[in-house]
Amino acid sequence: MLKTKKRYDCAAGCPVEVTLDLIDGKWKGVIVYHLLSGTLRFNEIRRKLPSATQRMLTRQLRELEECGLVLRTVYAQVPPRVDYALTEEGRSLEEIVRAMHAWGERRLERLAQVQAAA
Amino acid sequence: MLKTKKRYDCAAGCPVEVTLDLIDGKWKGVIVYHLLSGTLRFNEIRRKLPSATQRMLTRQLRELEECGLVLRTVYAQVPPRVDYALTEEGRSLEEIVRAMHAWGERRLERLAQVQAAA
DNA sequence: ACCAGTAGTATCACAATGGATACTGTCGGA
DNA sequence: TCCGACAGTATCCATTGTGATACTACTGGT
Repeated sequence: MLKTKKRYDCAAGCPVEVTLDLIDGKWKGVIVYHLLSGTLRFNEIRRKLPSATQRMLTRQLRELEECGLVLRTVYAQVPPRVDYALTEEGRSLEEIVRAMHAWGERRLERLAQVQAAA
Repeated sequence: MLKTKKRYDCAAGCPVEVTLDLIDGKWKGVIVYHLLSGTLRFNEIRRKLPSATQRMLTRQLRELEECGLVLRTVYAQVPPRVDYALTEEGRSLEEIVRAMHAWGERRLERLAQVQAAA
C-alpha cells in the first residue's frame, strides 16, 4: 500500500497493478464501496466497519485522499465535523467496485453450498 | 493475503473484501490478467513478470490455486513441466480484471498529463 | 566436461501492515 | 458535575509480505 509506487516495471499487466495498488489494503475497497452511496462523516463510516479500528480508518482514508480518490472536507466547528466523499476519479471506480461486490456475493454463495454439502 | 479469511464481519461492504482478498498481494492480479490469454508454464509467467522473484511467484500461484482460481498441472516429465491455467471461477474474474486494466491505463494517462503540465 | 533450462525449496532478514490501548479538547445533555 | 459524541494522535507490538541468496535434481546441447 505505497502512496505512489515508484516503478511499474511489470510490462503488460501493469495497469492492473496500478489499480490494485489503490484499492487494496484491508479496508480501502470497502470504504469506496460505501462512499458510492454518498458522502459520509467519519463516524458513519466507522459504524459501517465495526471491526476496523479508528486508527486504521483514518490511515486508509488519508491514503485514499492522497491518491485523489476521496475528498476530505473539514468544517471548522465544534464538535468537529469531517465529511468524506468520492472525487470524480473515485467515482469512476464504481463499475469495478460494483463488479467486485457482485462477484464476491456469488463466491460466498458457492462457498456456502460447498459447506452445506460437506 | 490470508488463504481463507476467518471472518467477514464488516457487514454490507463485505463481498468487496472477499474479492479483494483473493486478488490482492503484489502479483496475483497481474498473474490472473496474463492467464486470461491462456495457459502458461511457470517460466513463461516468470518472463512476463521480470521483477517478481521466483519464490514470490510460486507463493502467489499456490495461493491462487488454494482459492480455486488457478489450476496447476504437473507433468511427470524430465525436465519438469508445470502448467498454470485459470479455473472456471478464475475466468469469471475476467470482467473485473479487464476493468481494472482499463481503469489503470486511464489513470496512468492522467498521471502523465499532470506530470507533463508540471 | 560443463552449462543452461526446468520448477521449484530453504533460509534469513527487513520493511510494511495491522491492531490494541490510551490520550486530546470541546460541546451539549442528564 | 460527569458522561458521551466528535475526529482524531501517539505509542507500542505482532504479524505478514516481500526480497536476496543459495540450493536441489535431471536432461539435452556443445
